[in-house]
Amino acid sequence: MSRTTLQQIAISLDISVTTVSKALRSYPDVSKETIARVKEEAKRLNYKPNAFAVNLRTQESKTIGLVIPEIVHQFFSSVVKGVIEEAEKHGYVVIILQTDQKMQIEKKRIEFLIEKQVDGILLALADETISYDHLYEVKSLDLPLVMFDKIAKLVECSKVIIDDKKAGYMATKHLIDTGCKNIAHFRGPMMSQNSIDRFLGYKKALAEHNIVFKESNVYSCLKMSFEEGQENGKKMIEKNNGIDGVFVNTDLVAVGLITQLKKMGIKVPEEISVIGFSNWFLSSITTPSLTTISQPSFSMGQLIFKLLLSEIKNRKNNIPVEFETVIMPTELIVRESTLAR
Amino acid sequence: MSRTTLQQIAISLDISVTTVSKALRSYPDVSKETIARVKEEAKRLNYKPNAFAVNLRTQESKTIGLVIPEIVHQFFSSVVKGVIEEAEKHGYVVIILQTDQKMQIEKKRIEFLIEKQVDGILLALADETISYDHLYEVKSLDLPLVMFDKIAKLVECSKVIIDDKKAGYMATKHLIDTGCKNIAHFRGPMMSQNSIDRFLGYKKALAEHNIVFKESNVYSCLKMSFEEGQENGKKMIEKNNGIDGVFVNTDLVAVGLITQLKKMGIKVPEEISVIGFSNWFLSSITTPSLTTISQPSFSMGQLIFKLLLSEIKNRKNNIPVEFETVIMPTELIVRESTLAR
DNA sequence: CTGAAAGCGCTTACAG
DNA sequence: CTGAAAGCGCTTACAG
Repeated sequence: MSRTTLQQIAISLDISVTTVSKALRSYPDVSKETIARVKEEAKRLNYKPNAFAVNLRTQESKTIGLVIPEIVHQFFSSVVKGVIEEAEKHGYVVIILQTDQKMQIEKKRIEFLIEKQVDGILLALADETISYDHLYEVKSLDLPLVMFDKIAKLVECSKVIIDDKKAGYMATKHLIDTGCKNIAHFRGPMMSQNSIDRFLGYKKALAEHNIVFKESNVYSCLKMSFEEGQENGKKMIEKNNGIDGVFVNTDLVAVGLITQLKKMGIKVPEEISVIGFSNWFLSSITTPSLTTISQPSFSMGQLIFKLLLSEIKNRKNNIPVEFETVIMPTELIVRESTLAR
Repeated sequence: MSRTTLQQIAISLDISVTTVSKALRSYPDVSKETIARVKEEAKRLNYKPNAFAVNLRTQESKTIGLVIPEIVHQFFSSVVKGVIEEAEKHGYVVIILQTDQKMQIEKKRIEFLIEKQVDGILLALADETISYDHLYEVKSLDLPLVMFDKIAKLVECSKVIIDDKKAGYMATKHLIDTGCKNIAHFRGPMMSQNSIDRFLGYKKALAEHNIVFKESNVYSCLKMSFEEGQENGKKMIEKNNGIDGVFVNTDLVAVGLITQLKKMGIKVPEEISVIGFSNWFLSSITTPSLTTISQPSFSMGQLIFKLLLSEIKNRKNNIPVEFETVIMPTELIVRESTLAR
């Protein structure tokens, strides 16, 4: 059973392919009667336009690319969901590709999307990406690009991010406000801009409250794993330097830390308060539940698609494109792991 | 800057488009010298084939559709990862669509993929799907289809599943083997075949060990949420009928149950053993960590793509297609929430 | 209001 | 070994 074509409808109705094509899209210069006849026949023959032919003719694919470091991660899978849902509404298809945080793979993925002739690209940079040639290529092809979460400040395009520094500040300030005097920070990888900014927020909050920053109170979590939370928690306690609050770069590590503290007989939040980051689902179901900073993900997915779509449309209509940078709000979610003392 | 076409290369080298086309794909009937010249020129001009034209000509899209109930779910996002990685290796693109467990949405998504002319479809059925017209349409179009996780037994196609009944049996038997005498079951939705099969496995294990099945020991979790684990746990304890082990349909609910039991002062596993299902990431980091049944997800994603690809290729080469049903292994993961008594 | 013709960029059967 | 021609299925500028 092969697909119905415009030609078949034309023959069956004894009119031209041109008229059929126009009638199906309700062109005003086709008579109402013809439109009705054509549509009926199309329905009867279960006509579906050949997408390839349409693409070739219109030079549009109605497809966009979404490049992320890793899909099996609640933040990204939720962004993906937001993008897909929004794209569906507008008849767009989304190609999802992963980079595993590697620059070389990111370059390959971008090349691939260019070859596939997507109408635009959504990108969260890999941590290890340090040169932007592939992004300049995208720009030189006049291909709309929107970056999110991990962005390259130097590349001119629309961007959607959160203010990590402010959020890190907010988290640390919450510890200070609830009476912590000696606050540690479990930070993420050195290369990650998000980690750097959260760390800067931490330092800023300390400085503003006249608490001396000590390098020895900062612990690095390169993989941001549960185990690193445990290991660094152990190290921290063994130093025995009176920590009473910890701001952790991400929830998973925070849960590892709490597990370790419980194991060592230290009470959370009575002896040590812990605040995480991201508001992963798991943070609401641990014991104690985790105070954290929530960051938008689903709505970020929706927003980046909308920005990309408007850029696609503007370009098509030769309206000058203006790039914008949107900073989405983060929120303090107070749960059981921090306590006013 | 517009894209280079075959024609441009042909003009620049003063040979025909035909030869350029063949040379780029190293046809044996083109001279080595010409091949070299053409490839060099193509590189110099940064030639990339126009995917639409190729699609239109070859009637292949090198694109497949993947339809799942919900992406923000560890099992499915991990399947997605497996599919994408495998597809990338073979130059295929994956369109991911969600159904939210609704039959009507599933039908729409399948229609959409047919219109987009994907080369094949991977599908995990929505729980609420009860008629299969849309799948018969796929088959009538000779479009390769592979179902996984949630399948329709009546539809003829390749299938990849786990043996939920056997796995439910295994879980329950583990409780029996470790000394539980009075075992409850928290089951999933009535409509879900997976839930039904796990429940049947539970009953079978009881029967085989001469333990009387009691309807009153079965609790339904329609949404399979953390909260339902808590609520049903409360009900169960209030009944006060000496339950000493619970097989829970999925890990998240099991964690809810354990949280509730702890809250009520009941020790897990000393007083009540709990076993979950799926081996979600969170089950390894709770306190106590959760004994569970692991099911393949990443490797399931790889496998379903491979099956689909071989079907696509066989059809193309007119090799008769043989459907197969693969049952992937599940495994008992013993952790702290169950205990030999 | 209708339709003939050109063309999007490629691949392939065929002729030489 | 090379190339002219047809054609995949559509859309659009143009003529009538």
